[in-house]
Amino acid sequence: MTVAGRVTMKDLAAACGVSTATVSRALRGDPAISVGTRQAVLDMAERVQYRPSASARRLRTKSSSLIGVVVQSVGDGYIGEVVLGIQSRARELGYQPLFFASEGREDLEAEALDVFLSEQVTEFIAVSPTGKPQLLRRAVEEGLHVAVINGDTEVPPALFDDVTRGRPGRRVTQLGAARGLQPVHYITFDDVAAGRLATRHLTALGHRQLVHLSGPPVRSSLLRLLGFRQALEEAGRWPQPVLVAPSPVLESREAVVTAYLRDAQPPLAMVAYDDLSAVAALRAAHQAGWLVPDDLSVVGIDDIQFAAYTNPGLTTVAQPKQELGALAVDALLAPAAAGPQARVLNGRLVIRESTMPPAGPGPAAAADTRGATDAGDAP
Amino acid sequence: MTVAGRVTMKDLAAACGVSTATVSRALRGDPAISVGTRQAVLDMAERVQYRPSASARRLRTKSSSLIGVVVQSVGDGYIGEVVLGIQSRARELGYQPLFFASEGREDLEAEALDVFLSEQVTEFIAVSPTGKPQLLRRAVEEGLHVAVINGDTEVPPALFDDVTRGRPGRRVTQLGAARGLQPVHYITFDDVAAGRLATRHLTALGHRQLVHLSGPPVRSSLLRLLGFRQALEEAGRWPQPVLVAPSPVLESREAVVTAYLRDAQPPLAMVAYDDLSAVAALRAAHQAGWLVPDDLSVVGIDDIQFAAYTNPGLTTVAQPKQELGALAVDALLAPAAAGPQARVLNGRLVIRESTMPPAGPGPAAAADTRGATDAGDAP
DNA sequence: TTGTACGCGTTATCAG
DNA sequence: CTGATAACGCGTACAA
Repeated sequence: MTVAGRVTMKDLAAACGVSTATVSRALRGDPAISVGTRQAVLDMAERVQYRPSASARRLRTKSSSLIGVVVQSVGDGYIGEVVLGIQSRARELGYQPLFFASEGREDLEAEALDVFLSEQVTEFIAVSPTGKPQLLRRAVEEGLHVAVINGDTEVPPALFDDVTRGRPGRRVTQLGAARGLQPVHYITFDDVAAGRLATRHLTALGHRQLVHLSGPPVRSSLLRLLGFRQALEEAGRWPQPVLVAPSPVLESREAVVTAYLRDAQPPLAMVAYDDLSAVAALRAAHQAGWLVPDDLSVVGIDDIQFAAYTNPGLTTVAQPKQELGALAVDALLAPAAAGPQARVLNGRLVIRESTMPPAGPGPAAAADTRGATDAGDAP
Repeated sequence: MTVAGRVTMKDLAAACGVSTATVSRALRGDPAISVGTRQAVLDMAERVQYRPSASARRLRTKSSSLIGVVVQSVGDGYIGEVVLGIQSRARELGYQPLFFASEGREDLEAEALDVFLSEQVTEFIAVSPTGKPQLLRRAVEEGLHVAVINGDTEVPPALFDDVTRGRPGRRVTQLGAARGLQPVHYITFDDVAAGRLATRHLTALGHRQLVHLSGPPVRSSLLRLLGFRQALEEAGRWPQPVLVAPSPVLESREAVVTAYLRDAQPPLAMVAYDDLSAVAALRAAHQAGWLVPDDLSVVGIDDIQFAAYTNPGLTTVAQPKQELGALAVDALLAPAAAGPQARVLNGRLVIRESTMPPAGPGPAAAADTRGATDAGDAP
């Protein structure tokens, strides 16, 4: 009712003929309020379009119900889905996400933290930060609860050689398990299992000639390669060739596949580091006159939105993107979560049109691999 | 310095041996402060890691420097880019965006508005709201400044017939110009010009057999169709067939193209409603054994991230996505913008691999259409 | 069951 | 140029 400005609690109290304290209590569901009074207050609040002031409440309670979320960039294919998962779960729990796109710039990451601190954010989620432990370190130093979704990190290229040509040492297998900073929650896609799942799909179809198109020298890439190897060892078909592009740009990956196809014979089957790599492979195959899936089966990992639209549609291992986001929120807000969590989520095989048994319709035995399958590791 | 909780202005004042008023002024760059004092305060603020409390400031000043942004969903291809444009420009102007994904649900849209109001948001941007004028209406009723980016709206299918078979009446041409609610800013991609630009590219290449793959019965779809017609009229080649899918799902668009190709003869050229439709066309062509671009040239509109990854790479008219976002922010925050603005932005032709002259390498005359071209309407 | 009064961290007004 | 001081809207001890 104030002349300029919004209707405040005092206005509402006056309109109801009670004190602001009563209004406050009624609104917040305090049991020490008569049913009649509460209903009257609620009705009147509705009538006069009362909106509580978030700033005033935060100033008073010193808790903000805000979740700061830093993403590298939006539209990065799957990040949007993760963000959606965060938003919905946060909403259910009465929290409001505050998003900040860092574009991978460290100065913007620092600024994001400053903003969050000014806003009294207490919960912090970093989606797919590559490397850069400084951000996380500073966040915990400032007393924030932090969760990391699919945090990736650079890894010495030598480890790739260990997996490809030697034996994966403890350094590799440990990468798959424990994570760095102690007081932070890690919500992570199981890259090793995804690599295995993709590969098993191919071997189950009857393929015996396989290739892996590897990614950049980062953790997820190494682990997916490891999964590739493990599945092949199970099938008694290790080693198989591993392609690695000198640069992560699409053209480079395409070129390395093109070069490989020149000297190869169909039928061939490839598991690509991710869906984008798979797309590069699709293009290379097309240029080289190889038919997918007839001559070359391709399976990707991630299930980005566009995987359904490639030509042919891409068989891939889907990340549970929304769930990753939701679980990060849960980890932060769970009541008695008993310390930092490290959740690892399995992927799901999505079969489209880019894979088939080698050399035409295969044996009936392959039929049971059709349809979506969980990435569980049952023996 | 307080035991529990963050360092406050009072702490900082004490540490400097001045009053909080002085600190406040020094921090905000008030000229009525001696240079020495200001520097001392600034240094100390740095030393003790002082962070102003956004809530307290907002409570006091009643202005929030917050921009509420509602998007349908993230990861929708181009929305991420728009959002990025909003974020960067807002940051430059000292504003902080508050994002809310509505998933197209009206209840969530309403909730978004409630949140914004509670947060004392005064600036409001809706990105690609389809229909639903209620949201905008409520927003202006609540006193927000609102800007709409690429607001689309349902349109009677009869208008499509007018353009396709009859003469586009005033109702159609007006759609291209004025917009509904007066007190809101409209930042819009020029769909008509985009349709023209895509079509001209094809006619300039020498194509004489053209088709349009139309979209759902919404404004943008109608206007792109109109652009298609206009360019063809210029070239003296109107009418040409217009394909319309019964449903907006990819399969449906694919089917309608498949059916059309069955009775058609190459060389053919198609402008698709958007990049996703173009992808559907690519798939249909592939299935039908048509070669792109040899038998069929395809151009899309939007330039979603994936347009560069299709097989072959998709020629398309790019929306200036980041600029759309930035201009919406400008419209809201511009000092003396003299009332609501209606900005219309031109697209840019991006030539990739899905278009070529009909029947092999064409005349040299077509060469001057290579490279990116602005969609300006110079005669 | 309800009212009174205080303080959260800032900024703006008014003195000095 | 600087310092007291009040007020922003709300939640909560304390009193009634």
